[in-house]
Amino acid sequence: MSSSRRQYPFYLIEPKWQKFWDDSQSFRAFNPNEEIPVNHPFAQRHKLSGKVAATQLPRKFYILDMFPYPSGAGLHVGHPEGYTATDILARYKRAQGFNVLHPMGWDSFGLPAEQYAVKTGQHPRITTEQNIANFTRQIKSLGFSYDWSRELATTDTDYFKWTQWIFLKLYNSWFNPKTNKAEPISTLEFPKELDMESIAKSPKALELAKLEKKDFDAEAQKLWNKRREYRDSKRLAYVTEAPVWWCEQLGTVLANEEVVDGKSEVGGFPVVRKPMRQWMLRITAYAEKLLTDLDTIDWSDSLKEMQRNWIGRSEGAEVKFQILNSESQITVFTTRPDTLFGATYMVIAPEHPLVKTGKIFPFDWPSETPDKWKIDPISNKLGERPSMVSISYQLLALAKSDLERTELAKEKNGVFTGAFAINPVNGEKIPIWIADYVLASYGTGAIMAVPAHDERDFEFAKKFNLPIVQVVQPNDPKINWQGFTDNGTAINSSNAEISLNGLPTAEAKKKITDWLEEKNLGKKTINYKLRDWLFSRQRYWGEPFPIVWKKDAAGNLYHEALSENSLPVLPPDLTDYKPTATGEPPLARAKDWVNLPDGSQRETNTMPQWAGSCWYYLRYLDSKNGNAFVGKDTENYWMDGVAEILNRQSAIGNRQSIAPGVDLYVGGTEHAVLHLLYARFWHKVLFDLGYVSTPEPFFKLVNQGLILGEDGQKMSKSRGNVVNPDDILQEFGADAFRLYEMFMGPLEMVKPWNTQGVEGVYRFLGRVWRLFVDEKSETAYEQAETLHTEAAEDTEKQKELLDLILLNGEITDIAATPAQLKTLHACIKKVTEDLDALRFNTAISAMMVFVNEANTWQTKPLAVMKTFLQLLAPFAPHLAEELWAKLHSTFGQIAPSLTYAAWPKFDPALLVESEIEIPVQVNGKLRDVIKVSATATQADLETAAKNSEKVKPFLEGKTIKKIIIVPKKMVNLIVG
RNA sequence: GCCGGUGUGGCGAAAUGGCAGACGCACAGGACUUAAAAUCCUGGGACCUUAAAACGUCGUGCGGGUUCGAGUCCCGCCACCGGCACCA
Repeated sequence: MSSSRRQYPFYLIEPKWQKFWDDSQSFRAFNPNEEIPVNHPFAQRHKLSGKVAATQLPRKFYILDMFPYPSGAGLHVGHPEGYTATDILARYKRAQGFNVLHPMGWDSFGLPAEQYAVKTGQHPRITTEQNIANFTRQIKSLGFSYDWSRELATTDTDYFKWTQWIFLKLYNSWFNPKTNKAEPISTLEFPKELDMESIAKSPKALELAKLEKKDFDAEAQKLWNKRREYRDSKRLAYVTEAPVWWCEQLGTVLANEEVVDGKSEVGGFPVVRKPMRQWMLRITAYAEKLLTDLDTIDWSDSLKEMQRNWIGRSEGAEVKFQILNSESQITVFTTRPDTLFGATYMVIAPEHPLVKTGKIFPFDWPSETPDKWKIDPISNKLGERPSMVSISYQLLALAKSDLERTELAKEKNGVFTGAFAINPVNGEKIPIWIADYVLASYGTGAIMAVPAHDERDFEFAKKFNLPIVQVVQPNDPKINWQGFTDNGTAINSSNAEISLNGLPTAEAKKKITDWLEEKNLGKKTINYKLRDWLFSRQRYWGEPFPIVWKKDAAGNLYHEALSENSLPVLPPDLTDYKPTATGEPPLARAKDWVNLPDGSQRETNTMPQWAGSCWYYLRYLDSKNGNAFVGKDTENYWMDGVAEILNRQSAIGNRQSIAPGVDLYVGGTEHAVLHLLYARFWHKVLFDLGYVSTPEPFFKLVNQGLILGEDGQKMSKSRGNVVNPDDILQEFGADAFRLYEMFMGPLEMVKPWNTQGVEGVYRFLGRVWRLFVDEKSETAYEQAETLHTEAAEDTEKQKELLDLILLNGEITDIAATPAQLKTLHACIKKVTEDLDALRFNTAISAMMVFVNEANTWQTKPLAVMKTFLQLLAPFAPHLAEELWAKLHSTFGQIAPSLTYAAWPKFDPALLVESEIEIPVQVNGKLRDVIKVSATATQADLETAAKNSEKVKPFLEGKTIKKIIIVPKKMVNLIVG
């Protein structure tokens, strides 16, 4: 670290103003009908007091940071990057007169605290509270203008009570395809055979009436169970037994989104597929809305693209293939129904349900089966036909993990089942294979293979000598049709009823799909890669489910939701946080907690960390509300933002549906398909059910770029290039830290840290300081300071020392010169425009230009200097407040704090130049720069250009063919 | 392989199709100082010429194009970063 001299006493200034803002609650945002204290600066600025209705409040601006997980490691330099950007905007919007909501909280459920508990026995709550305290200290020392009265933590019982409440809403809802939205489960209609009314009217009712009571009860119970099962199968939160990602090291299952390259996203531990009974959330019901509504929000293309890819919509058709000599059919999904005539074999996934039974494929290998088709996938030798179950098991075992199975280089493996299917368009008998390159989890888990026009099928067909039939002709005849997967023209595709020959791919697709639908052989289908959200975890430190398990008379286990008034369901206290010996979640250890007096048992899984972060932005609106997760009027005021819809339409183009909500959300890109997808899903369910007023939660979202180490590598402990924010604050102060983070470059860019760069902006702040203070008095202060090294802790002493420093005598209340006004207004213009466009780096450079210029002034007009401080305030609020206060104590006239001072407006008239410099080009090359009057006509410019001494030599002996004059910009003489 | 982004001095970066490199870092020279630090001033893309400069030539990843004029627009490549990846 540098040993440079202190530029200015930030270590006195910063704690002083942080305390002032805290004491005066400067940054409190007021809800509709909330009591606003008369003396609050917001009340004074807007001339409001008492309880104010939403319509009387200023326009809202909701600016949100992704709340942090309070880890034991504390803040890293990446956190303040986004937080500073949002803070600058929040302060700017406040100055512009908005009612700004800028909250902070803690995403505090999570694995590290739990792992620490397993190791030490210390309750995760204690660890979490300690970490939150440390994060709070660090964040507060940066002087962010958060409304701390709305602080929340996902681990607060007052908070997760409502997380559980939202789960109950999901549990008690279903997605109605007819209305295309979530509805209360009570609107679910039962199919005829389960519908009580139609049963009562049916002949069966008579039969039932004749039964003995005992038998009748048993029948009724059966029916009742079926109805319950049907209803449970439709809920947005449901239980299913399915292969899920199990991570042994973490001792829990993980969602698809939490598994990266076959490893856990957290910790990088291996994961394996394991069938388990788990809670799922039906996010797939919202696949289409999650996709199309991306068009209504202002996010970066790359982020939208990531969500689009994750949702993975593809249009195609399902086609039914009859299995030869069997009752069964195989349905496939294909995006290329136009190639159906080229389907020469079929493949089903090893996990396909037809395989599992082992009965669907009792076929032996026919005598004419080529040897190539009989190779045992394990021994790689010619074998007897094994059972299908064995084959599929072997194929999966061979793949070992899904990671290996999806490895690109991996050679495809498979075995002929002995069975054939009939290609419905040409009656061809085509072999059915089991192969590991077909995934059970996508589409129908089975494909029709068209080796001529699909890379994978092509590769597989070559390996096993399967027939390859061309059905698409490339439009460029030089291209080989074998393995040609692009669009082209259909050929060899006709039967007695239909011909696709000669049709371009798009038309062929449509024609064959229509024909299949007509023949009841298939139908148009849309498939998504998106899977339902695996929502339970085998952890302690998470929200318990508000669910109990019961047994019916026949001993069948079923689940039931607890009532809303039994919330929150608190986790039990434990002494041992490990999973049980039988692999049950840690909550299962608390027998007294699990077993309820009525004989039912609590669900022992907990919710994933994402649950709490799915809706925290809503709780901030009304964080103290004990009666609702958010009050209706309050939600309307903060989320609706009707007044801004027009502005937004122009911002992102004319769209049918515009989604307000959070005005600006800033955070890392790592949440692209996790938090941001989950939160949108929950929000849409709450919207459908009428609990929120917007279809999307976050209107504008910006990802801050990663900050790399000084060596240009990602910061990590092992590289030893981690920069600790506490050290930077100690050395340069919060204002310099904030300024540097913004000056490094555009917010979204990846940028390397450079501590010398911090010194640069620190010097700039020093220059601002010296522009405003009297140097002689500063010397007096320095002498006093050496006697009082403890001043930083002593508020009174701090004030005393700071008061020793007097205002620069050159600052007086005199009229500014035109040049001074021009410098100021150019700065106002640039800073204002840059803030609107989130260009913080260039805004700062504009202020540097101002300061460099102002340093040369003999006189410094109060009005100019004061206005400059307002521009600086969002970036370096402590310094700006301190200097503003000095202006106040000397001149009076202004408020003691500038937080709510109205943002300055620039006057274009002041920026008009009387004389301007115009570049003169000859044949497009710069030859001179001439000074002309700003009002010079084209003729004036032409004359001046031709008369330029530097230009003349280039015109000699040549004729001017053309003259291009852009008024006020340039002159270009074309000669030949 | 597919999708998205980015390529500009020694470094971080600026530039509504109109003077490329604002602002800052690092560096060099000077002032102040017994000296240093801090501060203030000055300089700066490369090449050529030169005592120094002016003039000149080249210059925004590479190759083309549009234009009076291209870092900016179009076409074709290359490299790096991020995401997805046997998704039929």
